[in-house]
Amino acid sequence: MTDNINLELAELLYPHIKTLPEDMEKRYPPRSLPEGVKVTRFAPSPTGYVHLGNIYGALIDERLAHQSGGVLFLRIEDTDAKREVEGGTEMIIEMMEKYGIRFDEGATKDGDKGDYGPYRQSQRREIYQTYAKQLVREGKAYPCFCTPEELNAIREEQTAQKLTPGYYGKWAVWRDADIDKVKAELAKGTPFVLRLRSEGTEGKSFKFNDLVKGTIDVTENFIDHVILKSDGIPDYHFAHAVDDHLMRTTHVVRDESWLPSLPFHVELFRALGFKLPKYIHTAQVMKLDEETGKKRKLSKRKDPEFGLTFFYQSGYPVIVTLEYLMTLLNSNFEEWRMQNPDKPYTDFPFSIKKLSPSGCLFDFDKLNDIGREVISRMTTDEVYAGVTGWAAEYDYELHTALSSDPDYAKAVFAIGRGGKKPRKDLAKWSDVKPYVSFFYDEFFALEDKIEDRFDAGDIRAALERFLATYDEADEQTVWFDKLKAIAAELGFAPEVKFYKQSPENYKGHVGDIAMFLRVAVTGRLNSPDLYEVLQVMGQRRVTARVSQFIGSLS
RNA sequence: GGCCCGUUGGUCAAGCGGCUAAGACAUCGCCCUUUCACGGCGGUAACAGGGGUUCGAUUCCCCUACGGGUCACCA
Repeated sequence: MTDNINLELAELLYPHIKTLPEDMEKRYPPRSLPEGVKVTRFAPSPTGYVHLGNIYGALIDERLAHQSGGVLFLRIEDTDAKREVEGGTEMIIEMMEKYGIRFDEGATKDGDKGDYGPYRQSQRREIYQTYAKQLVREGKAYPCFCTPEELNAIREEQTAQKLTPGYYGKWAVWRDADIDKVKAELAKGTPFVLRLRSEGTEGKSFKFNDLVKGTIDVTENFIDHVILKSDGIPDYHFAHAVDDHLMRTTHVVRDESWLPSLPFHVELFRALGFKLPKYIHTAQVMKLDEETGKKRKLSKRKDPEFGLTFFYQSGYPVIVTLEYLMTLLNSNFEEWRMQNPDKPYTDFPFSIKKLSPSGCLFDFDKLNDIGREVISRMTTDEVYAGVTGWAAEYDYELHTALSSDPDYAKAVFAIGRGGKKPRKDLAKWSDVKPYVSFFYDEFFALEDKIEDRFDAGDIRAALERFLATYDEADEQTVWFDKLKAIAAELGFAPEVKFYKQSPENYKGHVGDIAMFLRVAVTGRLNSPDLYEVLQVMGQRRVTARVSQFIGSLS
C-alpha cells in the first residue's frame, strides 16, 4: 500500500524522468583500472578567484591520481546560480593550467572531455533526478513545501528551546504528510524541495576511517536534509554522492570543514546503494588574523592576498608556490629536495600518510626562502625568461628595460649565478627591479650615502685616480692592485689587515676606496661583487657614473 | 551552545613506550670576506595542564584548558 503511494508520488513529482538508476549504471560503468590506481577529482564551484587553499587540495588530487597512474578530472560544482561569478569556470581552468595541474578529463574551455560527463553539475539535472525519483519510490525521500520563513520560525523556536536546530522529528512537518495534502500543494504549484528521510538517531555515534584523521568518532545524522533544491538542482551533498559514484571517484580529497556533514554523506551513499569512496579530509591552511591576533581559516572574501593571482602578480614563480605547498603537504619533501636538487617535484614519492592532521599557518618567510633557493638554481636564461614573462604583464617599465638589451640583462643575471654557492638575492620576480635597478640609467638613483667621517677631498681624489687608471680589460687582481695603489697614495691602508693592526696610522683601508667606487657606480653601499658589476656595465657606463658622482661632490 | 577535529620551539615539523626530543625557516653570535649575498660553525628556543595505565610516558586512556571548524533550498 505504502509502496504504491510512493510510486504514485514519484510520478507526481518527476513525471518527466523516464530513466532509472540502472540506465545510469550502464552509461557510466566502473572504470577498468588496475588495483590500487586512484581516481580523484578537483571540484570547485565557480564563485570567484582561485584561492591558495584550492591549489593545496588540487595538488593532492593531482599527485594521488598521477602518481598511481590513475585519473584526475575537473568537475564544476555550479549548482548555485546565485553565487556563480561570470567567467568563474574559465578562470579556474586557466589557473589550474598555469599551475601545472593537468586534468585527464572534465570541463575544459571547449566543452567536456571524457566519458563520465557532463562535468558541470548544472548539466546533470536528469541524472540527479533519476536517483531522486528512485529514492521517492523507495520511500527514502519526500517533498517538503515549507517556505524559508517557516523554516526560520522552526529554527528560532528550536534555538529558544535550546534544541538542536534542524528539520527532524516533530519539526519535520512534511515527513509523513498525507498524499492528498501533497497533491493539493502540487496542484497549487507550490515550490518544494526534496528531503532525505533520515533513519538516524540523535546522539548515536559510530566510527569512521579517514585517511588523514584516522579513526574518528562521528554522530549519526538524524536531520532530513534537503537533497534537491526547489529549482530541481541538487545541493552539494546529493551531487557529491551521485557524481562521485557515477564518475567512479576512488578518493575524495576535501577540506576538513566537510567533516561535520560526513554523517549525512554516509547515510546518503547507503540510501542510494553506493559504495563509499575513501575520504581524505585535509587540515586547513590558516593565517594570523591581524585584528584578533588569532589563527583562522583562509577566507576567500577576507583574504584576497591568498588568491592565486596575488602570488602570481607578486612574481612568485609557479614552481615556488608549488614547492612550498609540497613542503606543507609532506614535510619530508624538503629533505628529498636537498638530496635531489634537480629532479622535478613530481618525482617525489608523495604520501597520504605524511599529510598532517593539524592545520598550519601560512609562512611567507618560508615561501621566500624556497623562492630564493629555486631561483638561485635556475640558469641565466631561465631567470631572464621568467622575469621578462612576469614583467610583460606586471611591470612594463622593467620589461622595456630588460628586453631592450637581452644580452646585457642576462649578463646582469649571470653575476654570482651557477656553481656551488650561488647568490640568493631573488625570492620572486618583483625583487628583480630593486636588485638590478642601478644597472639601468633610467632606474639609477643615489640610494646610500658615504659616511661623513670620510673627507670629501679624499673621495674625489680616489675616484679621479680611479678614472685615470681604470681599464676594463684588466684582470681582477690587476684591477684591485690599482685600488690598493690609490689607497696607499691617499693614506689609506692597502690591506685591511694593516688597518686593523694600527688604525691610527690610516684614514681607512682599501675596502673604503672600493666603497667610494661602489657608491659612485651603484648608488649603494651594498652590491654584488664590484669587479663583476664593472665588467658587466662596461667602461663607458662606469666612467659616466663616476664622473657624474664626482660632479655631485662639490 | 551542540557536534567534530586539533595541540612538540616564533613558524613548518620529525618522533610512533626508554632519545642529551631531529631537521628546515626565522632570530642571535662568531668565522670567511674590499660591501652585500653565499657558505661554514655555534647559540636562544618546544612536548598546553592535571589525572591515570606502565618498571618507564612526548608517545596509550580520561578530564580540563586553549585553538580551529561546523550547525542553509552555499559549496
